[in-house]
Amino acid sequence: MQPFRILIVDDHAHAREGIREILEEFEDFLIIGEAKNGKEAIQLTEQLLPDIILMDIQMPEMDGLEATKRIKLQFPAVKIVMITVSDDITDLFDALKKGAQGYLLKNIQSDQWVEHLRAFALDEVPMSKEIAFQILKEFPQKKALSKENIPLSTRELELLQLVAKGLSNKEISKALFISENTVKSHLKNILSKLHLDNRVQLTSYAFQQGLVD
Amino acid sequence: MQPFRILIVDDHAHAREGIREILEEFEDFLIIGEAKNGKEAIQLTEQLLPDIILMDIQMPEMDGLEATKRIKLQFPAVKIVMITVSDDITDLFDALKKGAQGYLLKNIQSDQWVEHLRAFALDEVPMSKEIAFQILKEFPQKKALSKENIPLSTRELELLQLVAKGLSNKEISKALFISENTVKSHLKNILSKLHLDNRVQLTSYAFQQGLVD
DNA sequence: TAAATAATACCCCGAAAGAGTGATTTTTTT
DNA sequence: AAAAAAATCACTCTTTCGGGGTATTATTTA
Repeated sequence: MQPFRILIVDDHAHAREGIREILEEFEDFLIIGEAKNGKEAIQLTEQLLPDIILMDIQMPEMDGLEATKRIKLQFPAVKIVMITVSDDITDLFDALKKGAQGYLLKNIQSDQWVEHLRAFALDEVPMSKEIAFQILKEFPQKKALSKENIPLSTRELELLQLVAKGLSNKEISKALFISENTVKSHLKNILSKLHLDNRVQLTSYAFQQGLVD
Repeated sequence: MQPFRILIVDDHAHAREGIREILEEFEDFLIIGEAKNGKEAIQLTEQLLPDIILMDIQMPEMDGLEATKRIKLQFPAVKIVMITVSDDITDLFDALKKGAQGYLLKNIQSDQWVEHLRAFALDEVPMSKEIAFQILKEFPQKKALSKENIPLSTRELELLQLVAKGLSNKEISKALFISENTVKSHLKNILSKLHLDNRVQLTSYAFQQGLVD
């Protein structure tokens, strides 16, 4: 049996990696490409003609909804599953209106996530609003996409404060009396845990989550 | 006549530069050093024994109030003038309590700024709460320290949005269909206008000012 | 019309950031 | 006591940032 050919579309490299890690454990899923915005998604879809596109909604340049609309116009056979951490269900209806077949939340546990995706791929389950609602109901808390929801340690939160103030790694190292290498280590762990790519995204995240000021 | 020997203490390089630019035009002021936090301020005070310290209040590592307290304990003769963009006068009282002789706002025009500083240096004016209030009254709007208050252009605001999302210069250039050099040019102008040092500080600024999300 | 501002672009350069790997020590949990 | 997690540090390598310039072309304002 042929594996399902998957295209991952997400602006966060770590998020893409998280999805890849999970799906690569299963033989019936094959990741054939990654895109980090709507434009790239359209390009790669033309080139690779995937069976399924896992598409993030929030993206720079061209968001997932717009990309979904355009892709479905050109390639109606491609199945598109929106992925998002949002628990705002208005996004869901927008996505379905634009032609997305499915809707998966990043916050559900990875094994269930894959199960749903497979069922969807096999057309066993017409991924409906009802199912999406059910998922929402079962997993109200936000959980990270990967293995488990790894919270930041106190030390990491301490570091985060200084990063968001715009201090350099060297300045942070002096402020906390540790080496610059250690600062870099911590920062790498933080970015990895939160599936972010750089300190600016971390700063935005911190403000949006109310972790600073 | 000997010039007044000045130590500038501010965590923003651009702010320090702004002060330096203004004061260097006058022969009776000599900038003998710059510090970017309270700790450095104490160190440099011990080494250089300035006549006057221009001290920012908000700083990482050790803020201006704490530094003022410690410096006045060790060197009561040093005159300390707090500088701030804050129009919150509670800071003012705190500063005076901690031993600061004066209080200047970054937002007043540079010529008046220098006049006040010189008068203060010559002990002609015992910089009092009343005078500070008067300054506050005359200049209620926030204005930048340098020549004038330069607002961001629409294009610059557009760029700011993408910076705060954590996009790299290259990614921004692709998103806006301009060269990476142009992105860098814009960013340099933005940081210079706002007296900030890097894109993380710009991101924090944007959130605090409600320019994003 | 002349002057100022905005938007575009290029160069050089050193510093900083971030990815990859690996490792040790302390603390906490099981 | 053993295992897991947290905190520390090092070393290399490549890319990105940010400061220093300078310059051209529109557009807007005086």
